[in-house]
Amino acid sequence: MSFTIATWNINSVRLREPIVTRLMGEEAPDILCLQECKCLAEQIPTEAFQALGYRWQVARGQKSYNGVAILSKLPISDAGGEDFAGLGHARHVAARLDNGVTIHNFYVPAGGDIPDRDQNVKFGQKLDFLAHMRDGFSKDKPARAILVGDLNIAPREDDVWNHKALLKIVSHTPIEVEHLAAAQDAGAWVDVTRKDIPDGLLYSWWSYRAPDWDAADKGRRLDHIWATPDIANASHTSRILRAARGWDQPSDHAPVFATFDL
DNA sequence: ATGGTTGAAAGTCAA
Repeated sequence: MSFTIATWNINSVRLREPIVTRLMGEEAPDILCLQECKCLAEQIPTEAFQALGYRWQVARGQKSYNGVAILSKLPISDAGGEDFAGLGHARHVAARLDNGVTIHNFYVPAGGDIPDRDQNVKFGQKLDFLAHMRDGFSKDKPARAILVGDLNIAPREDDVWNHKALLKIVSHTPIEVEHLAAAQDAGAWVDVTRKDIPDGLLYSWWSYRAPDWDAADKGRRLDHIWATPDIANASHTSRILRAARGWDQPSDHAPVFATFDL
């Protein structure tokens, strides 16, 4: 069995329905994981997605903020959603495929502007969320699992347009990178995107605030696909669909893809 | 050091 999975921070699934269906039509990933749906789960335009073959949906939502959904052409069952730092936010949901593979879809808190938990509660919540992920993976070692999502951290020097300039910018500070690495190590997660594309600059997000995002190209790789070691070597053909950042009324994130032969 | 844009939702908060 072979399937392609994609992850995309959609920044309002209702406003972005036209480009979600465009992605479904043009790229047709078997499984599409969305973050920042920004609505209740029952407000997701499920019928439009079902009409394109995405018959299964597992989601967690809340009014106005956050919200995660797994849309699938393959049968999936709800495998729960956890409130990792006790924030009461819809930032995680899991689903299980018939072959026993578990898919985790995460939206890690962005963390505000000041990278100091004493001055900025949201930064502390981001670190706490990552610490809870680490503790969860330590306690329950994941197996036959894929983790995707907007992790809101660009861990490598070549995951940002200017490493030195971003060392004090939330998303690329050393303490965030350390916390992300601890969560990754606790589950022995393999960074599938970087396994397939080991070298070179790689971005999945470009700010709305840059006047010409494409020419300026001040991007960051905030969106990730990980897999446990028992299935990581079944993955291939990772890519980031940069073109989607230029579609009409775009999200500020581009979708990230990987294919698994299992 | 600052401001720049977008979305939800109706004044701001979050990103």
